[in-house]
Amino acid sequence: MARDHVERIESALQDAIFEGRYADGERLDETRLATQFGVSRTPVREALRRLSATGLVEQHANRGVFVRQPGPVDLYEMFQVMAELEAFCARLACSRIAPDTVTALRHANDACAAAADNNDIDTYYEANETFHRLIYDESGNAFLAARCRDLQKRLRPYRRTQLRAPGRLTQSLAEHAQVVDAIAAGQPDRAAAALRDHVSVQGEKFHRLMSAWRAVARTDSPRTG
Amino acid sequence: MARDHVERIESALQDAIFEGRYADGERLDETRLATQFGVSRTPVREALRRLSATGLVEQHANRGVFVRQPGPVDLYEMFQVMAELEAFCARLACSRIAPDTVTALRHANDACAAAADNNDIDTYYEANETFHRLIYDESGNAFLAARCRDLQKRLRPYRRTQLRAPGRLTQSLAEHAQVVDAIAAGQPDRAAAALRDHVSVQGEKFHRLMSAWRAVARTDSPRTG
DNA sequence: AACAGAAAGATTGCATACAATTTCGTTTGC
DNA sequence: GCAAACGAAATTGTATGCAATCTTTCTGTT
Repeated sequence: MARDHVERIESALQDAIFEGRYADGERLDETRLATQFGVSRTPVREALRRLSATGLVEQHANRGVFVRQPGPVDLYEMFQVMAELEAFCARLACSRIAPDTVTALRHANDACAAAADNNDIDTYYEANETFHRLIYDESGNAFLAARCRDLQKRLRPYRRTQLRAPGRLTQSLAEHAQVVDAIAAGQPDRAAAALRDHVSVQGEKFHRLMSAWRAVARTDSPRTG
Repeated sequence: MARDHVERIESALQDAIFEGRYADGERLDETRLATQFGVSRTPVREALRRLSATGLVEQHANRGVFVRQPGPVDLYEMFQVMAELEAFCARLACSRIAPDTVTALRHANDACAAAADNNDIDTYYEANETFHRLIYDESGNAFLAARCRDLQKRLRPYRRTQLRAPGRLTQSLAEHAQVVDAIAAGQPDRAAAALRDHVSVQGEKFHRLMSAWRAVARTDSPRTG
């Protein structure tokens, strides 16, 4: 029992929600979670308060907390904002361009390429996150970078499924290269546009995919609506 | 005991921090706050957990919570992001343009003008927030609008001092008109640029102002550093 | 038989009590 | 005289108990 109970519970619940182990609208029973984590209700409650502050769960007075899973529209909106924020990062990175930055970006993308060659989705996924975070940090705006990290984390599971689409890895890789080239050339407009498209495409493809899923689900079981 | 204690305490502490009633790095004593609010430590702790989730306070294990007041750099970064998000709102609003929207925007700006004529800063301030929120909502992206509201709330006290600068009200008003005209004309680039500049100017002016303050404070009392 | 009301069960919200950890002061040894 | 270690006071973290509120069910009346 080394680390803080609240922190551990919050992290566990957050992961569980992100991984879809709780359905939308499902109630999180304090007592059940307490016994489940082997602690009392107090740390569970504090963890739930934190989650409700970030919008992952909703808290109705004297009713309990309910998980709030984003629907297709929510995700589309989040990807749209993510695209714009990342584009801004790229733009800012251009005005701070340094040789080290460019080589670091190229190395990060090389790591992506290596994973793509092996068709290793998990490794590509890690390298991809590193690549994007590098751009966040190179924006020079810590607040912006933090917001990007938050959104990146929140969209993580949805982006992950995206990568399994055939040919997506190589296409993603090429888009990365476009971004790096634009930053290296010090062209903020081009860099921003390249990164915006790169992220937007994921959002739109995912949106289509999810709409299709829902259509199928609706056909299978009419009670889904 | 009408409303939720936690909610009330969180709101009160948030306002207190926003209004600068707590210095940066100041420790928030749970026991003291509990007696101060006339409750036990439990709801105070839950409120503090929520605040720590949003980054207003930092929580060190077994050490307590400490308020995190943004410095000049933090504020500059936040205004920069705010400008970009609002610009995106304006851009999106252009693609959803409706007659009702434009008239609503004009009315909101007319309210600003009325307040400016009377040199009534408080009223202008309210009308100004309404105007901006209208654009957030007209983006059609609820997630984006929510993020804008959050930032608007967080930057509220700093923006407020800004409005006292001589001639700022009329200038702000003119900038609003530029934004409305661009949206009415359906020109996303112009609308985005106009709103971005409108917000950026505030950030930069505030940054200069605050740097000056710090310089003065440094001269007055050398221990400030 | 159906609906309204009340009581019982369950669950959240808050208070208090206890345990663990940290911090500060004092003392002791070098 | 200084430093290190021990101890006490203070503070955070967790557990438990109780009150308030909501939900469900049962009963009585229409």
